[in-house]
Amino acid sequence: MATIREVAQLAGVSVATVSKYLNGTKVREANARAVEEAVRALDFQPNEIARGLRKSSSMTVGVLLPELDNLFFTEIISAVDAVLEARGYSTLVCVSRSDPMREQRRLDFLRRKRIDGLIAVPTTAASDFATLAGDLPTVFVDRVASASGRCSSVLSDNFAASYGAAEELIRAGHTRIGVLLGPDSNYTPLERRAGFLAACAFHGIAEGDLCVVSDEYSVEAGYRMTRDLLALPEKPTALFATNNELTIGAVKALTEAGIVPGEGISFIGFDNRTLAEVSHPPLTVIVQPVEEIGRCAAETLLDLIDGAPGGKILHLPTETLRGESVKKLS
Amino acid sequence: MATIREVAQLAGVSVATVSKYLNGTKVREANARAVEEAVRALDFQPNEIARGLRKSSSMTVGVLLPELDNLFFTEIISAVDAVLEARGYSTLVCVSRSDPMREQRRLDFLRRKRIDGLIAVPTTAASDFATLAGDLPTVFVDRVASASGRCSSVLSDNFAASYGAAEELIRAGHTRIGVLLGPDSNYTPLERRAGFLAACAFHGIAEGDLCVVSDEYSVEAGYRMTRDLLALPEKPTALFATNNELTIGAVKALTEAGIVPGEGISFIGFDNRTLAEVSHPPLTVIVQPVEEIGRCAAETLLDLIDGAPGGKILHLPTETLRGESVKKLS
DNA sequence: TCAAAAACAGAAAACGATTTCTGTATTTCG
DNA sequence: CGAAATACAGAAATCGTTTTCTGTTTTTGA
Repeated sequence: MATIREVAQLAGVSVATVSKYLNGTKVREANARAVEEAVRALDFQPNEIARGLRKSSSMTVGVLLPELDNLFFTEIISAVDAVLEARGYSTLVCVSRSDPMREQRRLDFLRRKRIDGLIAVPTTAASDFATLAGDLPTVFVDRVASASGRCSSVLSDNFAASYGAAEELIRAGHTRIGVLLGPDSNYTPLERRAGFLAACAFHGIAEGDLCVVSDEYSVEAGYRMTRDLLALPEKPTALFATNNELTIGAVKALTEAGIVPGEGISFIGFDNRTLAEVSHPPLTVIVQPVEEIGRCAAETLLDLIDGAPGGKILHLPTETLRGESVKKLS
Repeated sequence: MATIREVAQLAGVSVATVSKYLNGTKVREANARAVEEAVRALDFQPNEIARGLRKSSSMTVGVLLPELDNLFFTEIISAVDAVLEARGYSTLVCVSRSDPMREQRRLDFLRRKRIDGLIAVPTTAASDFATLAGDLPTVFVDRVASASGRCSSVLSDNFAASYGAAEELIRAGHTRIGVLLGPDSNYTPLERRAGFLAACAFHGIAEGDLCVVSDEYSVEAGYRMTRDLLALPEKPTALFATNNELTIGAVKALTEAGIVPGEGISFIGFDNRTLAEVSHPPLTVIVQPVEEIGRCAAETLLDLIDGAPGGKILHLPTETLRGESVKKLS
């Protein structure tokens, strides 16, 4: 592959001149032409590695997340990448598999690659992670960092989302409601629980009426919890699944039990647009603004890189797709 | 951030010694200890950019694909990344959005980044793409490259998959079968059509009995085609949707029409494990070995990078998840 | 014990760009 | 027209590593 030296030689000028022309500094018209031609003739592509070394900026941002086989994350990456790419950055994706040790190793890897910034969905508690990341501009997605050095957070307004879901069900007359939550060790399940309970409290629903259960975020857990709730002596009349996997698991358990969401029981799901639309009747689901989250995270990171102060926490509103799975209790 | 020079200074040795120790060349015990300590004290992380420049190898492979918000692709990336990471490579992901111009630009970008190899799901015809990629070791996924320079291909055995689906339906007594295909401009739909027709021909089913339709790979197209088929004067007794999106669309159209796959009509879908399991009765679907495809693509690429000859085409077998959506025609 | 062999340390030259700084050509303007 | 100002070219330093090559130290073996 051609180097700038060869281009200079062919064009009959110095490497400095080639570099300047290519980077927009004015050079003599004749030289410009000669360089242009040499570049074309040799199909010269500047070596970004050498460039990065000299400018001590890699024009690369790292994206560190638990897994790639999850649309929630990949749709976010997609939006992140679109924004960054437009600004000339590339995206280095790393997977932690929800393993703190691995996460640490991948983070070190990214630092060796001299990334200019980081977008992370940390497995480690976000504040600890912030210490690990050091002075690297960092945006947390779906997590909140208490530390405020050079980092900000972008996530859905989980509290409001759950609050809304609760009101939706309460308005339809439900009081005995089952809520499927993710692991207490994560940030979002706590918010989602809090929002739901707040709405119930506001509408004077006794906590004893609710069946709030939590487990890991997985289809199996959703399935299990739903079956357990259905086996209760006093079955809930409505169900709220607070995440994509839990929603799938719940729907599976319901269909298996011959209960149609929206007929035998009222149901509100989370995130899975497709399942909501395919179901019959269509499900009511709360969807997170994934694209917006990604875009916002990328823009916040660019600002951080440009020296803006950190500490921001952006809560983006969720959307409620109303299907017909919430029925009035008569 | 600390440099090797500072480490050398602190350890009281030369940079060469530090470099050697860090790269596994034997150094005097005392020096090893001193370097070790200095590295820890300074939290030294070797600058991979400088390293890459000197070794003229970026230890990076590019992954170029149409989109990121599609589990088929991202699950492949996930497997690719797992293999590459274990060998010290990083993965640079680029999105073409199925736009040839954009694809070209992203490819140039990757070359400037001096990637050591490329895994691509090209939008451009694979053979043209091979010319673009030049002598870059390349593995095509889900496409076949006719050119055989430094490139190979990895994909599902689409022909066999369709052949199997056809037999499944024929064995159940179906002859009037609707087949939903993707765009004729892609490679895989052609294979899937061919496999299906071959099985039908073998079992003496007249082509006139079949309703083979094709459109883009999208939920809407699947929905539309299914509705059209259902409106036919002589409705098909079985349906085969040959891709994830088409499967979703078809199921949506069917449920909306009040037809239960496996009762009112027989149905075989593609790829969407989740939908298959959640449905009631569960759907029969053909699933591609995504993880295997990814792993295989990565390993093939590593071989190519190590100098192995290209030109290989790997067809990996699909799996049939038998649900209860195929009923015997009495 | 001493020469030959082996082991290792370190100075310096890469890698391929950018950028500074100096010096020459060109332009400006009184 | 000539001096001052400006524009531009190019040599060389630089970024942070690895690697070669030379030279010194240590070990080996008779």
